[in-house]
Parts: sequence; C-alpha cells; structure tokens
Amino acid sequence: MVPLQFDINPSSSVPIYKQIVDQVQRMVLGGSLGAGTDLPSVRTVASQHAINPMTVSKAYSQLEVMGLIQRVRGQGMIVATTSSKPKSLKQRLELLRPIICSAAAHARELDISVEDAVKEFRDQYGEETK
Amino acid sequence: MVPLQFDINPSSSVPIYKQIVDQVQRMVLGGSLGAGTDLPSVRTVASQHAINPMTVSKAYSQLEVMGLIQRVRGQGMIVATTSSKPKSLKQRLELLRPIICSAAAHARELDISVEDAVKEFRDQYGEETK
Amino acid sequence: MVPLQFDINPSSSVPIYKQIVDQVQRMVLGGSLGAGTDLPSVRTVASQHAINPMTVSKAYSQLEVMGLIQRVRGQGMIVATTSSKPKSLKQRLELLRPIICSAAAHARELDISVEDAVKEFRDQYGEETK
Amino acid sequence: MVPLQFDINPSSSVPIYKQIVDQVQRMVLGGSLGAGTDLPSVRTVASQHAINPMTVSKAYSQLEVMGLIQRVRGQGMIVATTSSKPKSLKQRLELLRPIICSAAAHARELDISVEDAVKEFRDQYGEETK
DNA sequence: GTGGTCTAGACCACA
DNA sequence: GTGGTCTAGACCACC
Repeated sequence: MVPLQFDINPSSSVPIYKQIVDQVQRMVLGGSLGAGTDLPSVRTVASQHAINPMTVSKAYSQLEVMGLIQRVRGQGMIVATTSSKPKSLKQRLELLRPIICSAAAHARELDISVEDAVKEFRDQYGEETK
Repeated sequence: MVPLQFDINPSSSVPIYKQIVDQVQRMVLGGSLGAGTDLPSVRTVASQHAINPMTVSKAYSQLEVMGLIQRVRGQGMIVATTSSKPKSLKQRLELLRPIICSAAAHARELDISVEDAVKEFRDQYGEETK
Repeated sequence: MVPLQFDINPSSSVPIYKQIVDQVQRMVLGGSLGAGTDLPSVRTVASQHAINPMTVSKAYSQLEVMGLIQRVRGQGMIVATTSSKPKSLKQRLELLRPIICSAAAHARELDISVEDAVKEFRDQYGEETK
Repeated sequence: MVPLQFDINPSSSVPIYKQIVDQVQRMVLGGSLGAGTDLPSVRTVASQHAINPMTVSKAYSQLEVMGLIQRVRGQGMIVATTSSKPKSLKQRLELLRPIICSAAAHARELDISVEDAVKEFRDQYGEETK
C-alpha cells in the first residue's frame, strides 16, 4: 500500500493545481485509485513538493465539486464511492485522445516518422517515474 | 508559392502569440520552412486574423531572440540563415520528448495498455489535417 | 543584501527594455548574479523608474526565452538554475568579441596605433564606475 | 590606389547609412582619406553590398551636410578640401574613447581580465578585414 | 501578491 | 512599405 504520490512539475506550463486534478481524475477513471482510497493530506502534499497548501487545497476542492472525491470529517479526503464504476476502455481512450492527437501533430511537424515516435513512446511508457 | 498562412485559434487556451511561435518553430525545425523564406508581415497577419499587430510582433520578436528568424531592414522577417542546417533526428526527438512523456504518463494513469495507446497514436498520426 | 537595482537611462538611444536585458545578461554571465537570485518584481521596477510595467515585462520575457531567468509562479522571477554553471572564459570571450572587433576597426580607421588604443583601453578598464 | 571599400554589416544593430557615415568620418579624420579623394558612386556601393541606393545616398547627403565631402558636378563626391587638416592624436583618441569605454565595461561585466581583453583586441586589430 | 495577455493608439527609424 | 518602442488600461490566472 504505497501512499499515493503525485508527479508534479512546478516549471511546467500547466498550473500545479491542474496537474493534481488531472492526475487524480485519470487514476480514478483508470481504476488504479479505488473508491474509498485515502488521499494524502493537503499539508503532506504541500510539504513533499514544496508548494503552497492553498494550491493543493484548490485542487482538492475542485475534485470535490466534480464529485470524484469526498471530504470525511476528521479523516481527510477519500475517493468518492459514488464514482466507483471504472470507465470502459472506450471512454478512457476518449480522454487520452487529445494529448495523443497533439503529440502526433508535433511529431509530424518535426518531420519525425511514426515509427521513431512510437519507439520513443514505448520507451517513455516503460520508464516508471518511481 | 502559397504565402505562409498561420493557423490561429483565438479561443484556444494557448496564447495567440505562442500559437504563432510554435508553428514557425516546428516548421523551421522540421524543414518545411527553409532558410531565407519570407514571413508574412506583421500587419498582414494581424489584419488577416483580426488581431493586434503587437501580438504578431511579440511572436516575431520571440522567434528572433530564439535565433530562428532574422530581421531584414525595410523588408521584413525571414527564416534565419544560421538555422539552415535542419536539425538532426536526435535534436528533433529531444523536442518531441516532453509531450510524448506526458502522453505516456496519461496512458498509464488511465490504465491504457501501451499497445492500445500506440494504436491510437498511429491513427492520429495518419490523419492529415490537410 | 541590497536588492538588485537597475541602471536605466530613459533618454538613451538603446531601448529601456534592452538596457534591462543587457544588464541582467552580463551580471548573470559574469557571475555577479547567482542562480536562484530573486529579480525585483515587474511592478517594483516599473514604479521605481516611472516606466510602464509592460516594458519591464518585455525585458523579463526576453530573458526567459534566452533561458537566463525563470518564472516561479506566484513569486516572481529568479535567475535560472540551469545557467548556474558560470560560462567558460571561451564563451565569455565569444560575447566580448563583437564589440572588441568593432573597437579595433574604429582605431584602425582613425589611424590610432594598437599601442595607443590598448593604453586607452587599460585606462578605461581601470576606472571603476563604482 | 585601391578604390575605397566600405565594411558593411546589414545585420548589425547600427543602421547601414550610419555605418557608412561613421567609416568615412573616421577615415577622413584619421587621414587615410585625403582631401580630394574620390568616393565610390552611390550605384557602385549599392550594388557591391546589395543595399538600397537610397541608403547610400542618405549617408552621402549627411556627410555633405557635415562638410566632410563635396559634390562635384559630373564626377561624383570627393573628400572636401576644407576638411583636409588631419586631426591631432588627442582629438582622434577623443573619438575613439566612447567605444573603448563601452568595450571595457563589457569586459568587466563579463568578468574578463584586462589582459585577456587586450589580447583579444590585439588579435582583432591585426586581422585586416581585407 | 506575482506575471501574462491583449487591445488601441501614437510615434519613430529604416529602406 | 517594413518592424520597434512605449504608453495606458483592462482582464485573467496562479499562488
């Protein structure tokens, strides 16, 4: 039971709060974060990544509004039980499509063959960050 | 000799000036914009897309700082001759890596297999926007 | 810990934004501005020198494109950590060459001997503006 | 009697017309261009350097206003006889000082020692452009 | 609090 | 004709 670890890049162009929101969203939809799972506390995440607690809080609030996580008094946030139905492959592919599409466009514009790009993709997929 | 036309989406979340910068950058690095090629004038682009000339100018200035384009006094901007050497595959892959890396992370988080993701990638790559 | 102060001359022929860019560039490359150092905020510089914030922002943006400084969200700009390696003498000489070359050409055209010119150079170098 | 050749850099930040003005001025003051010497025709200079004849003309006009050159009907421009007194070393050094001062400042800011800078200067002085 | 983006308009310099 | 510079002001996003 490794505690959930966010993968945050402060110098990315995508805002920190959104990086958190997106990760939780995908992991819940993908099923790797089951209903009822505890989320790390705002303070924990904030200190681990040296970011502002407000930022983490904003992400959690947004996820709560989306109905993906729930606040449990005196315990913190957990993955909402109501959202427990893992999405179908078709639906998950739908969510993946935009970034894949964008990546493909970049590859084409950079005149990189589909084979070279796919090779790179496999490499990156294999490299677990942790 | 179709004059270069930018593909601008004013309602995108990526700033207009950045859309221009990115397009030129990829076309130069990918080789589809050869050294010495004229860029459309600031005023032309601005009026075509109904945007402020300053916005276009900002994009051009940034590209000039990056060394991708050059000013020719009284004539406009051209693709820099110093960047005439089309980038090596290695360098272009370097530019592609970030988005591929991000796409791979998304796929993993969504619990989509590498094969399914690669299949999607090939589909997207094949679909020329034309 | 004197906060960084820019030396701006509004009546100079060199644009204000460029004066800022040049100062930061030389201080970073020369090592007097270490990696991680905070830069004064856009608004601070603007009000101190009674110039438009956009002008300062333009300078900072350009420095960011050059990779010399970084944005830290919600905090401001800092000297880029990637540029922490002070440039080699060779690289710094590369940056000095153009103006030296130009100065040498002027001396020759004015029929001033290399010795007289060097003497003048030593004098000027010695006079710290302090 | 090698015909006068201008050293023009179209990509310099100093305007082309000014490069011409400055060169003629320095060569007259330095004595290498004696009174009565012919200047190359506007067309010659323009075609040699692939620049606009208007630009050369503007430079010549400005030099004429300054009294450094004269228009001779049917023959072109010559170095003015009235300006024939070559300046003293002291006066010429005065003209050289600004750029030397600027070069010295750059060297200091780039943390380049006076000896290294002087060495570079001697190298550049020795390298005749032609 | 931080910087970013865009607009509108004026003026300049260069070719 | 080209691009550059600066201003003033509005609005947004992030921390």
